[in-house]
Amino acid sequence: MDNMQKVANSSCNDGVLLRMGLNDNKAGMQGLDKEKINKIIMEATKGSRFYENELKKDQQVNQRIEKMMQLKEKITTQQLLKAQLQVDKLVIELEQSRNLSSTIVHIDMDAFYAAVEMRDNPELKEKPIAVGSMSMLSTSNYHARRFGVRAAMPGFIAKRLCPHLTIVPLNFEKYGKVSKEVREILAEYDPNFMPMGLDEAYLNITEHLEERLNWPEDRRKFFFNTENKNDTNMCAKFNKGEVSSSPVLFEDNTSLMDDDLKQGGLSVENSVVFGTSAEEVVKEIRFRIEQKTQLTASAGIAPNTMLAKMCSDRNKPNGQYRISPERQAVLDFLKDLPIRKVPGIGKVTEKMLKALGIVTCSELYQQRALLSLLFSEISWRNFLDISLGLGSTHLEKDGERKSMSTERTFSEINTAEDQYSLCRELCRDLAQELQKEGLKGKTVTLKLKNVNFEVKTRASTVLSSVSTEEEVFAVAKDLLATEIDSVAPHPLRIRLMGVRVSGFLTEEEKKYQQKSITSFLKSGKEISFLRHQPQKSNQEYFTKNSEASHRQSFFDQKRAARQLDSENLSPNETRGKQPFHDRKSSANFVEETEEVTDLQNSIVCKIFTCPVCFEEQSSNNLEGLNRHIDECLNGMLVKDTVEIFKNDSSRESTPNFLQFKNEYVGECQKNKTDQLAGLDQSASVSDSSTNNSTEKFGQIMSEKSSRERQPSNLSDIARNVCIEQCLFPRRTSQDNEDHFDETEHTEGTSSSCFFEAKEDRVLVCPVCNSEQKTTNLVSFNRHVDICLNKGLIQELTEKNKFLTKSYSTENSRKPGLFQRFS
DNA sequence: CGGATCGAC
DNA sequence: CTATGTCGATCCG
Repeated sequence: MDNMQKVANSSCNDGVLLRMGLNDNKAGMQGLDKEKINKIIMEATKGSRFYENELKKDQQVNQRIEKMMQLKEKITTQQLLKAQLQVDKLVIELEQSRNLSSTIVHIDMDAFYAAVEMRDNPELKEKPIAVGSMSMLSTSNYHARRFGVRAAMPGFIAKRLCPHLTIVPLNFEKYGKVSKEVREILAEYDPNFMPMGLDEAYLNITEHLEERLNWPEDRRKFFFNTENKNDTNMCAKFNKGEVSSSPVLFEDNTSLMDDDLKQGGLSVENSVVFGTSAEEVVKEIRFRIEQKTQLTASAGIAPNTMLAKMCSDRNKPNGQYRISPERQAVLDFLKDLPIRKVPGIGKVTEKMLKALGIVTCSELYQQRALLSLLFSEISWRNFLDISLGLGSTHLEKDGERKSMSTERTFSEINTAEDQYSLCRELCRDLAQELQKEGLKGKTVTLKLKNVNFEVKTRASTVLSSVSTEEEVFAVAKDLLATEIDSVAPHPLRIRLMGVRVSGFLTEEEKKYQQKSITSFLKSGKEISFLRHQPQKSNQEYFTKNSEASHRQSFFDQKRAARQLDSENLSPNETRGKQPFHDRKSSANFVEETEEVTDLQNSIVCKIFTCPVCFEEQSSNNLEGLNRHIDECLNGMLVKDTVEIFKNDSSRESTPNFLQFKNEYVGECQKNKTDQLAGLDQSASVSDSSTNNSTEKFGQIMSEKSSRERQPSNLSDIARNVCIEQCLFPRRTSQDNEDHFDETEHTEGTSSSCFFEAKEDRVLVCPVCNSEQKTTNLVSFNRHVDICLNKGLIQELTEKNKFLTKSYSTENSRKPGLFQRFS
């Protein structure tokens, strides 16, 4: 699906509006320019509750950024150097494990829903159309996009942008059918291909490519579909590259496939033969999709899924792109690529990174040390993977489902009565789905969005798994009651309600569950006896509701007004988007709920001795007790951890932490300054905030090196610089002020090219102070790392054996220890 | 564990 | 009038 937010413009401080519209607008064609689009969106938006909420969210993001920047200010040079050391060690490992041997393909149907609708209704061709409703659009065709009409935009705003816009209602049944047709083709190339929604899929064609080499030509030969209404001339024209058989998705009908086919496929009359390369395979796939469905697809070919996905975006629509399986090709592709194009980097992350002066993937790489100090381990490692172009090289089948939910948006509901019956309906729908898959979960989550678009979730975990309507509702109802009470005496004014069940039992969990303290306590028979709980204060609503029970259920009433929701899908794609069914009216509402309430109140109450702190704990239920025990356990851990950190930081501030002796520095720096002179200064568009720090960093470094004579620091920098050069030989902009720009361009592909030592040298280990003879910096770095780890483990052993154990059994790297300074 | 947030389709 | 629905992941308290 095309994604309107992808190109979201966050270059402005008040990006709230810009985010909602526009992007690449081709001049000259009919349509609107950026400015007009934003103006119209602004007018339609300004003052709305929705907009106010957007502003609020934006403020929150800004606060996050502010916090991050404060954290950044506190980072010392030493911390940064240390981080650099750690991160670069990881870089080497990652680089060594780089796997370019797989061929992954990402297939992405062009403007899928819109294309299907155009195919099936010729009147829509040539017109700007969008698929969805007045309140939300799923996608638009390329014609409509010129007016700024995009996916995830409400229809009424789209109409203002493009008054002639035709809005076609969603028809999932149809899309599902087409999707199935496409999947049939894909399965021939990779039986284990991974569909991502209706219009996208990943394939691993590595095996297919091997087999294909031995295929006879006629197995790679495909015929034009002459049955298509586009007449028999079509294939002739197609072969000449004159026309595309696809519906007109875009005016400048650039059917790349035609060109591709002319070059690649050997075409004879009404058939085409495809070659054996990856490109040819993908052309073949796209050709077959188009022949079968009259729809075009774009594709990306690369050594891993992340790259393949980004490739499919490159020549969209109706095009393909390949990154050849070479390290340098990968890095070239990434060099100037905006991070926003990377799957997983969204609006918020983009903005945060931008605050650090990071816009492209190469900048992401350059700032790796800083990022490792500002972000969680998971985040910065992900950033590192991205900037190195690493991703999954195989398609793992998606595991067990983790949750199931259903939610609905409606016009304001503010009476408790309606809210409860709505909640029950949601639970009923959800229970039905749960039972279809035979799932039971322990956690029920209620989601509410009030009329100001503020979203709240409230969850409750119960001891025994739930799956029936009554079981789920029993939990959800209490959560809802609490929320209603919390705003009393005002009514709860909501526009959305949702119910989710999670915490399913998997095989893994069952084992784990047995050992867990929860089940330990649960299994102890002697500790539980029943106790009755006072009724919730919202009970009156249930009795009141019985009067209304002769009426139709809430959604039965609303249903007529909302015909649009009546689509459904094949079970495979549905996942909760079930059609509405006729419901029994909730005649037995009261009895049901009371029954369940009783069930809920079978709760234990006793005094326990906490096995951790040995204090007596009186608790209404086991959950409370368990929570206490958990907190106790956590408390101990936290205390210990804090001590370790204290210790670590004291060691960290040891003077002369990094005392490397080597002349390598001089070389690198000289080259750097040389090159800096030749740099195009105009290219260095700079965020003042970011370069402040790098500038400062540079100052500190030069101060240190001149005053304290610590060439070691420089050597470190030099080393890092060398890595950068290797990865991104020609940096384009940013950070020129740091005076440590790239020097030479190294061609090699193996990671050993990072530090090509020219002669033996003796370096002093900054940890153990011993002299280390070394031929290259890699082995020296390894020594330093081992030293660091040794030291840490020793300290830990003294401090806390428990921690040390888990610590040393992990892999030898502990990046986490360095990144956080409490 | 619970709640909020992000990101993808 | 009129700003989705569903799911997984992550972070923080």
